Amino acid sequence: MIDAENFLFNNVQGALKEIYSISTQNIVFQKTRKEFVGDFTLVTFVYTKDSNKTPEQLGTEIGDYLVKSNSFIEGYNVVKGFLNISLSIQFWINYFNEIKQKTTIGFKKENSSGKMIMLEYASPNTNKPLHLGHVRNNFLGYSVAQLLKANGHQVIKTNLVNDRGIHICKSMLAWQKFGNGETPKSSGLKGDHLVGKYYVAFDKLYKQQVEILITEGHSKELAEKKAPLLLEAQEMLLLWEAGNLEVLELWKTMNSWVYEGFDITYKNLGVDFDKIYYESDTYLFGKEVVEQGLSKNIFYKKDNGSVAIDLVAEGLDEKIVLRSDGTSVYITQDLGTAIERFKSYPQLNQLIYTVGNEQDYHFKVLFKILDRLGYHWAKECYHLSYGMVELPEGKMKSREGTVVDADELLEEMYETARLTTEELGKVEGFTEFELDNLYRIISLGALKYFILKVDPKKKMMFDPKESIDFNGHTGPFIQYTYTRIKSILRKSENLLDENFDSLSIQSIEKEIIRFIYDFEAIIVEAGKAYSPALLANYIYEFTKLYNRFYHECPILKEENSQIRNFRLHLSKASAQVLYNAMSILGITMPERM
RNA sequence: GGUCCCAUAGCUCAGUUGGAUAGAGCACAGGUUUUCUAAACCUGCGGCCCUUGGUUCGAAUCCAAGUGGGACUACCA
Repeated sequence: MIDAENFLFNNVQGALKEIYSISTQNIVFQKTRKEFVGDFTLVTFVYTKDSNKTPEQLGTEIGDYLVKSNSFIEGYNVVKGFLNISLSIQFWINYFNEIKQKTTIGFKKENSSGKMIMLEYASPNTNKPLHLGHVRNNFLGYSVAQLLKANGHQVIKTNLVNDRGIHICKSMLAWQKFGNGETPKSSGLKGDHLVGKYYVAFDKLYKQQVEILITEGHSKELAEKKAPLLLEAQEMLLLWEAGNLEVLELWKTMNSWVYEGFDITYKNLGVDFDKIYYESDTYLFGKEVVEQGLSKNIFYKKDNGSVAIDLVAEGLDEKIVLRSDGTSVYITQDLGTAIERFKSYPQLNQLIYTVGNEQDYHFKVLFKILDRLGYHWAKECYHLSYGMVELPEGKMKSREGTVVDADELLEEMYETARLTTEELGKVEGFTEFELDNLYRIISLGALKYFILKVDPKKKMMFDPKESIDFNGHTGPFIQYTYTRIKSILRKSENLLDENFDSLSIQSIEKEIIRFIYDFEAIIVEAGKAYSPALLANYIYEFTKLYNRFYHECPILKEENSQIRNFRLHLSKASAQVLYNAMSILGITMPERM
């Protein structure tokens, strides 16, 4: 594979040695900015001290040397401390000849890195339907998994379902009290929504009870703890833990409703998992770990019987790992599950948790404790932390009903895609089935791109009223560009597989080849940063560039057959890049739209 | 109180080991179709990169302090 940076590195290294007797590995190229002529830029300020030359002199002398030393280096120009180097058209054409038929462009070979990574995402509670926050989590998790696969890693996607605990007992209790035996079938409600309805019902009554207690003179804190409904829910949780059959039966039934609902939502979101863990199976994990840590004096017992670890030296606080009654806290089971995972997958190299940044502290503590316990893989645990999705009114709050429901959102997006498509009227001859498929692809593409183009680490704003645009910096824009290429390819005859030597091409065509060349490096970079956003922004720039080409240069209408064939190949390769890149974002491409 | 994150155009966002005159989309004003899909292309408008200091050839980017916003700091999950 042709590697321009490596090629230039060797040449510049030679130049520095020969002209100035400087031996250095510190040679970095950046892409020449588009307002200047050139392909790669070397910053020469770096070498002024060792050479006693001005940046301009350095630029000129190195440039001269390079042009003489290798025919692929065609020219250069110097602007202040910047040496802009142009490679010959032939260099780029050689590259293009090599990759133009590759369908796997940008991707490393499957499992070629030898690295196995477990990536956890989604991990919902089972007491309510998914909302926009989960949507970001799911898109991000799925996309990062794709990204890691593209980098040659083996990825196991997991989902740790929070199927037990006080939250689901709340829904169960409310259903017992007010449900009258309602089921998804009897009500026509999607299972997760039905269960969520009773979670809301619980909260409503609970708040009323708290209010009453407060007017009776109790403090707010006490009232929140002593409301009868909450006490009942806690009792139910104890019954669950004791294995009470009736409670377990209800628990199983209501969870099964939720799973039926979630499965539909996951399918509509286009995400999936290789392995699903249930908290009811794992929540007791970690207790022996605490015993071990206690015997090694990593943990200590407090006067009241609880077990803790002191992390003050690391800038963290004391953390309880076992309650005084001997029961686990959340982090106890997290310790247990992490250890269990590395046990059951001995080849595992890395464990990634896709969880919102409100839990930054939790994961710092978790990884630190694993490290203290002596697990060498603790440093391979990574918290893929992402920012909250905010609405114009502020943060979403489940219990206050200020959430954007995932299913409703998808439906609205679908509707918008349908209306927009009908308005444009380009879908004659589509079957009902094809139309439905198209609306899904476009609406989901719009939503995924909208969310994934933002740096995961940053919080993002989502305004449901200004429903997502299909123009400009959007998923459909990229999909549209793809369909235009496919349309041309359909109309063209079979592509002649020829190599393009010494063909004279336009500068925009060379720019496109250059962008394709960058694709592989972007995947590596985005993978290292766990950031689909880097890729999303690359695709957008690439798409804009291709659209300019499409507008400026005739393809099918080009009369010179060799140029026509070249442009067809260039378009085909561009489509492949768009397709591959979007597939990493989890976005499907339509053939027509 | 302590810890962490964020602040770039009217709005939403890029700007990645410090590099050239800080970029897009939306919105707004205008233009492009007898030519491969106008969900496109082109032009214009729009900036104290929160403030102040520091580091150096060079800072939106690194450091410090301040201001404003957010999160975390449970024997919750």
